[in-house]
This record gives sequence, C-alpha cells and structure tokens, in this order.
Amino acid sequence: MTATLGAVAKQAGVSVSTASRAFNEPGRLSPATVDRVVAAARELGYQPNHAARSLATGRRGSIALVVPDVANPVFASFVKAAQAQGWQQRQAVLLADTDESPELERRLVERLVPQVDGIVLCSSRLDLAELVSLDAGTRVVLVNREVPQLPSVLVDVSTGIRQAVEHLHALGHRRLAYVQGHPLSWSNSERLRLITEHAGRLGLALEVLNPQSPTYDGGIAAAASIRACGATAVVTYNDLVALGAMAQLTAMGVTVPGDVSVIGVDDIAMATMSVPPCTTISVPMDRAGRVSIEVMQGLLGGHQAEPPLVRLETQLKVRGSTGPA
Amino acid sequence: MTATLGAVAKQAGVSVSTASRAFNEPGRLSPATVDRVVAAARELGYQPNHAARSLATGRRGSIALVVPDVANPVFASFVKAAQAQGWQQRQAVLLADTDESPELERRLVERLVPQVDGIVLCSSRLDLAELVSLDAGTRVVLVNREVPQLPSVLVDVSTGIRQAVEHLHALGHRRLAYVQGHPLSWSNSERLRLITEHAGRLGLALEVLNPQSPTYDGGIAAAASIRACGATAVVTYNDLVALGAMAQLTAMGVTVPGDVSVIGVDDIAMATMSVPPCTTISVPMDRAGRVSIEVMQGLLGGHQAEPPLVRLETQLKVRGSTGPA
DNA sequence: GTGAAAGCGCTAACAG
DNA sequence: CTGTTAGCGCTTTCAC
Repeated sequence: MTATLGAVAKQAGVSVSTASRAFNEPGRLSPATVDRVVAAARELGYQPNHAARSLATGRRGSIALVVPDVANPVFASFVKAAQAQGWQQRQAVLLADTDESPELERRLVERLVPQVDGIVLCSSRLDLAELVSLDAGTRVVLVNREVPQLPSVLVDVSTGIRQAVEHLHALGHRRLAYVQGHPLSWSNSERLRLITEHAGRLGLALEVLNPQSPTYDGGIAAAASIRACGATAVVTYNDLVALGAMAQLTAMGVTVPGDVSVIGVDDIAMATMSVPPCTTISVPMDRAGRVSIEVMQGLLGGHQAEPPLVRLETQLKVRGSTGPA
Repeated sequence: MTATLGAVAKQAGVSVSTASRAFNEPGRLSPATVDRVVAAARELGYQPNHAARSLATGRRGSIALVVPDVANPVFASFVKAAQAQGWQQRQAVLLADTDESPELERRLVERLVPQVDGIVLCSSRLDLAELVSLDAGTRVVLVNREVPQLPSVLVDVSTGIRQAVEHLHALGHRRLAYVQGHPLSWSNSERLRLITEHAGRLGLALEVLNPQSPTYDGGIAAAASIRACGATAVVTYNDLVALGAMAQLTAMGVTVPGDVSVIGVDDIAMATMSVPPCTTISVPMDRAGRVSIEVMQGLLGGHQAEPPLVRLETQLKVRGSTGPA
C-alpha cells in the first residue's frame, strides 16, 4: 500500500483537507504550506488513490474508446492519436474492440459506461435508440456516424469522392463500379450516396458491388465481379478492398490501371506500398482521434447548448492505380 | 446517477450486505434471496460503482497495456488480442502508447501504475532497475523483454532465425546482411545474436546495417547500404523494414529475389501483399497478447513462487522474396 | 442465512 | 488561510 493523504498531512503537520487542497487548489493556500505538503508527499512517495478520488468527486478520470477493429490501420492510427490526446488531458483511455460486432459493442459499452466519464464510439453500429438512451447516462461522442442528437466528429468524404469521380471522368472513364462496405454503416451510406450523385451528374454508368467484407480478402473476392460488370474504373469502400482487388485483378491478367482504374479510401500506409501505388481519398483519422477527445473534453467541462458537429475534410491523392480509360 | 446497492437492497427488502453478497458470494445466500436481489437490481437498472468497489477491496479491475506504437500492425494485433482476453477476464484495459520513447514510457507507467492491478509492458525500454522497482508496486508482465526477476512472455525467434539463415544458405547465398532495429532493444539483440551465431556456423559472411528507424522508410533508406555492402541476402529487423528495402531495391533496379533475397520478421498482413510477397518469420503477437493477459491474471490470482516465463515459437514462412543466389 | 457497522482514501461544504 | 466533519458506494468482519 502506498502512503495516504492522511500520512502526508501528518508528516507536513497540517490537516487532510489542507493536504488535499495543496494538490487541487494550491491557490487557496499559503505558498509555504503548499511547499511543505508537496515536500512531505514526495518524501513519502505519495500517489493519490484514484478510486477514492472518484468516489468522492463522481469523476472517473478516464474515458472509453470503442472501435470496430484496432488491427485495422485506420482505427489504429485513430486510437493512437486519441490516446495521446487523452493523456495530455489527463484522462486515462480504456480501449475496447468490438471486433466489428454490434452485439459485442452493446455489451462492451454497457460495461464500460459506468466506469468512465465519457465514451467515444467509432463507427458505431448501435441502434439510434440505444445511442440516444446511452447519452442519458454518460457523455457520448460519435465518430463516423451522424446522429442529430449527439455530438459527432465526421470524416467528410464529399470533397474526396467528388474529386475521385471527376478524376475518373476526366481520364475518360464512363463505366464506374463502387465496391461497397457494410451496407448499413453510416460511412458506406455516405460514400454510396455521393458516388451516385456525382456519377449521375457526370453521366457515368454506376454499378454497386458487394464484397464479402470490407477487407483485403473481400477485395480479392470482388475482383471477379468487377471484371464481370464491365466497369473500367472502380471506387472501393476502403483501401484494403482496393488493394485486394488490385492484386487479384492483376493475378487475373487485368492490368491496373491499364484496363481498370482503382481508387480506395483511407490513405493507409499500405496504399503507397502496393504496385502500382493506390490512388486514394485521404481520411485524417489521426486528426479525428485528437478532435474526438477534444470534443469529449468540452463536453466534460462546460456543457454546450447544442451537440458539436465537427467535419473533417478529405482529399483525393492520385497515385499509380488510376490512369487512361 | 445510477441506482446504488442500497436502493437495490431496500427494493428487495434485504440489507446492503445481503445485496452485496447476492453478487459476490451467492453461494452463501438462500437461492430465493439471491433471486429477489437480482430481480430488484435489474428492475432499477443497477450498475455497480467501480470506484466504490475498488476503494473497499483494493482491487482496481483494470490493467494497463503499454506498447511502443499501436499503429504498428504487430502491436495492433497484440493489443487487439490482449484487449479481448482482458475483457473475458472482466478486466478493463487501459491503453498507453509510448510513441517509441523510453522517456514517455516512464511517465506513462508512473501515472498508470497507481490505478491498475497490473501492467503489461510490451518491448519495454526502461532500465532494468526501474523495471524491478516497478515490480515492487504492482504486478508487472514483460512482453518481448527478458529480465530474470520478472515474469515475461517472449517471442522466441531462435527457430525462425535458424530456418531463415539455413534457407538462405541452402539457396546458395554466402554473403548476408542484417538490417537491425533499435540496437538497445531486447528483440534486436536476440535477433542479432542468433543471426551471428548461425551465419558463423554455416560460414556465411555477415554485415550488420543500421536503418534510421525500424519502419518502412527506414527500409527505403537502408536499400543503398544493402546494395553497397555486396550481400546477396538480407534479413531485416522486421517486415516493415523488409518491405521498404524491397521497394527501394526494386526502384534502384535491383531485382528481388533475383539479385538479392529479403527476409523480414513479424508476418504482418502486408508481407503477403507486396510484390513479390515477403518471406518472413512468423511471430504470434496475437497469442502473445492473450498469453500476457493470462499470465497477468495468474499473478493477480495466486502468487506463484517464481516468475513465469513463456516462450512463443516462431517459424519461417517462405514466400516470393527469397530465391536463387 | 442475514444484518449492523466500520471503514477504504479522498473531497467538499461549512466553520472559523 | 486552515481545520472539522460528513459522506461517496461498496465490502467485510463480527454478531445473531
């Protein structure tokens, strides 16, 4: 057991409350006293007991981060940034990985909520009703999911998608395919909506394809249908799918970007390493991580009138996987 | 505020202590009473207050996971597995990312320790003395770092490295290079030691190269010195470096594996996606994650006499990046 | 089998 | 500026 505040107080010859104040509101104490307490504290190797403080204040000093899959580079960078930001704000970060399962997400959230000050849900698949009711219990911040009632930080792919479709159109492509992600996810709906809109505007034919999963393997599996549908250009839900599709297309003897152009979304490191490197829409997940924690902090501090809504801009990064129609 | 145990007790018509027991030692209560309490609890939506429980028991119910870089696929999969395992064991997981900085690691650990039951340090770079003194305060489990006094789970690359060197030797290579990682890290020392040993045994010339960092970019930068040193085969500290080196080598007109063979370590997903796919030593970091949490649990439960030492086997996975000398 | 009561270590009024 | 005093919600002897 580590030294308690009481021990420190005694050692410094003051009362517990004074000792407590030396750490929490040093301004209200005489500098001399503060020094004395601080000295006593380090002498005894005092470490505040977090649980006791929580019990007394009602504050937990930690927030939960819920992501679908930490092993996915996109979320990993998100988590990294969020953790760093949380640390600066003196909040510990409880990590939870839902393994892409809404069911697990529900259970995790349920157990996490009572022990944190707030929770950041990344690409949540919970029902709207659950989300809203959750908000009654804790502070909630949504990332990559738009719900009017809740604060959220969104990656706004509108610019990126527009640029992507225009880029393909400019190259002379007229038949486009979109290999979508999980149909019910907010991100996918957005992407699909935008692609449909711009394809329509520019007069491109659009085919929507379903991969088994939004992963590299999903991309491999999607290659056949890409070729089958006759599109000369394809936008995928994310880079992983794009990469898988490119690899398999190449293996099938279809050249990229000679026969078909491919564009992914996320701008993960691997997108630059493939051959050819993958054109992609750059999604600032590290910024999303930082921002989401900032928003959370805002919520924990002063309560703002309406839920903040942060949109993060995206941009097309042209690389070798797109070319002449 | 959520309902308290007191409220549940009242609702069930029992005392607080009985209510408490209904959850903690139901065996000591009449089944009927347990049912009554449980019913009352769910009726009121009771959620135990973690802080209060901690204060009373001294147990925190959470463990910290400290890794150098969550964005590194190797650690990401480690974290994912550890988190999943922790969840099953009903331990929340506090995540900390040291950003490869021993300095930050020290500060993080210091702050984390008082609020957890135990801490898992992955590829720690702390001084031996710090590590040992740390152990006095909490339960500590080391991953990828061997310290006699402490329990650790190690990835044992001996088999993998031996197979790698033998494989290269069998292909006819006689001049080998090792592009090392952080020189002071335990993993690197191990790898270097083993490569030196086997190269010597088989009569291979060995050159040790220093990349700027154990990353993809580090690999790119190392390509020049690889060619310069005249080696026909190279083993790198990890896959990221291998991939970077392969890409740059190719860009420089050196063919892989025609002119030089490359072998990495980690078996990250990307290793299969490169062109050619990268031969690598498979390191089971997901198992390491699970096992480390199990070891931690063992420590938290019964205190064993001597610190457990778990070694995880590795194996060479031959792919396209190695070939004729 | 169940209840009463004493804290766990800290904070936050409320006095002085 | 500093001390006194209640708790925060739960676990845990110790009785009955």
